[in-house]
Amino acid sequence: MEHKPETTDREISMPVITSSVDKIASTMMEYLEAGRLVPGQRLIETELAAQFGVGRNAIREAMQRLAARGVVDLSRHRSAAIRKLDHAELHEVLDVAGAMTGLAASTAARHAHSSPFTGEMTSAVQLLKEAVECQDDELFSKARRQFYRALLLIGGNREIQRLFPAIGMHIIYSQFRSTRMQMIRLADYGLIHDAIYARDPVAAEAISRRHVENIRGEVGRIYKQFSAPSSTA
Amino acid sequence: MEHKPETTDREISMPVITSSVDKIASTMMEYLEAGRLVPGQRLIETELAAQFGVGRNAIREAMQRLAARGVVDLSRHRSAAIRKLDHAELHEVLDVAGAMTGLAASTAARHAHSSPFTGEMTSAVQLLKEAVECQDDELFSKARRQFYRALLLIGGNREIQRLFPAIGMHIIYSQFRSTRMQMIRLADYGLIHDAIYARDPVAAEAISRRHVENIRGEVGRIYKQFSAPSSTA
DNA sequence: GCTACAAGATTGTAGAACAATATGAGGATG
DNA sequence: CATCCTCATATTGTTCTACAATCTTGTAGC
Repeated sequence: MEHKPETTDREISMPVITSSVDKIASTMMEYLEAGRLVPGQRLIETELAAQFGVGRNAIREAMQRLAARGVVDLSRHRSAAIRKLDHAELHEVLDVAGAMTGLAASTAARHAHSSPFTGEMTSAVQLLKEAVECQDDELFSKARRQFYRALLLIGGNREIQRLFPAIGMHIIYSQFRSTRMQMIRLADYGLIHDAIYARDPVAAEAISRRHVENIRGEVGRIYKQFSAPSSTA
Repeated sequence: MEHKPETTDREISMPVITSSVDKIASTMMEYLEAGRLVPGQRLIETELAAQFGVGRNAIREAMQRLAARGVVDLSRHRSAAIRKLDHAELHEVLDVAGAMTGLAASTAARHAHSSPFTGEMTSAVQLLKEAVECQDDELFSKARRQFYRALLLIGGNREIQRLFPAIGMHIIYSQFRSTRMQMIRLADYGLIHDAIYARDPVAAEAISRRHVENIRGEVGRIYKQFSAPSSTA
């Protein structure tokens, strides 16, 4: 409990030097989250290079990274494209997300007693609540990210930290946004938070898996609305 | 139900055109498996470029991919290095492997009834047995890869197919080889195979998780042998 | 409307060039 | 002898150019 000014990378001026590839990749992720990139959209290397003011090299390296994160699809001699999930793949991603989120939560519950990041999760839940009250979508997104960051940090498992962001949830997040979804998250994250604070790995895992199923239900509902009458072979 | 001649990519002569990056990445994976690359080893871009007869570009893209697969570590202005797992991270990887292998196996069990790839798994188990009898390590590796390929194909979950190879097991495989390990695999893979054929997802998951724990036990045993007397803080 | 072909756009790849940074060798100092 | 500092060197970070390979699209002809 030292009184450092919160080393949580909370807006340090600008001493953080990042490579071009880092900047490109994270900016693209932001664009996706902001809806500025949509699934299926093609990404022309020269365009991006000009846009970011970097060489085509850097763009190509960034694409490799984004592909690993499940954000873009690469195929030879074709432009990279923002990944698009068909109905089946949507559920496949959610299957993986259920297992991994469950693992992350149970791991966090087992390590909550000795982690300096539990406060981070509490404040994330608090922010989430405020965001819903103020209907501030951007704040909500930020709080959601903070929640997951805290979840992974508390667990401390570096392999989960590495692989969790590679699950194709980014695409789902970007494609299915609704008030109901926010309400589901608000409620579920609160429960997950409590289970972790209670240091109950079994409950934490169960609630996390149920949360993903709740998301699945809501996604399915939205999906039907949009592609209901057309014959979905 | 057409009678195509098994599109299972079973050794088509060589019409498969792959990009430089593909070739580099898969060759590096082979080198790792063969012990020609060892954890901690540094990889100089210009050297590799000369070795592979390609530009530095291609090497850098390949490194990004290998980093995503958990095979190399990248850090700014330092050579890429084959990933090295400390004791804690070893267990962290195994935790993830347990969950994901369990998911993969239960998924496969649920889809075994309609998959054209079940024979692939049976033959992998058969090959495994032969490899142990003949003490042919290379054949064993090949059979192991075939087993996992079949496991993922039967399940059909593309997200698992994408993420499973990104788990840091490659490093563990390369670092801990023993006859006991092979015996564990031979026995466990047989059981997993049977559970999948019995279309029993629960059993398949349980056995898969137990298998990973068996690996953990054996790895721990080997680990101790090598770093027993030194004070492992 | 459809096919075939040609033109254009885009990616795949190598290489040169230089800046930024890490590494290690050697020397100075205590 | 140990430690710290400095500097030369190796290596990566990055952009640019160039051209081949391939996909895509538009157009002409049927």
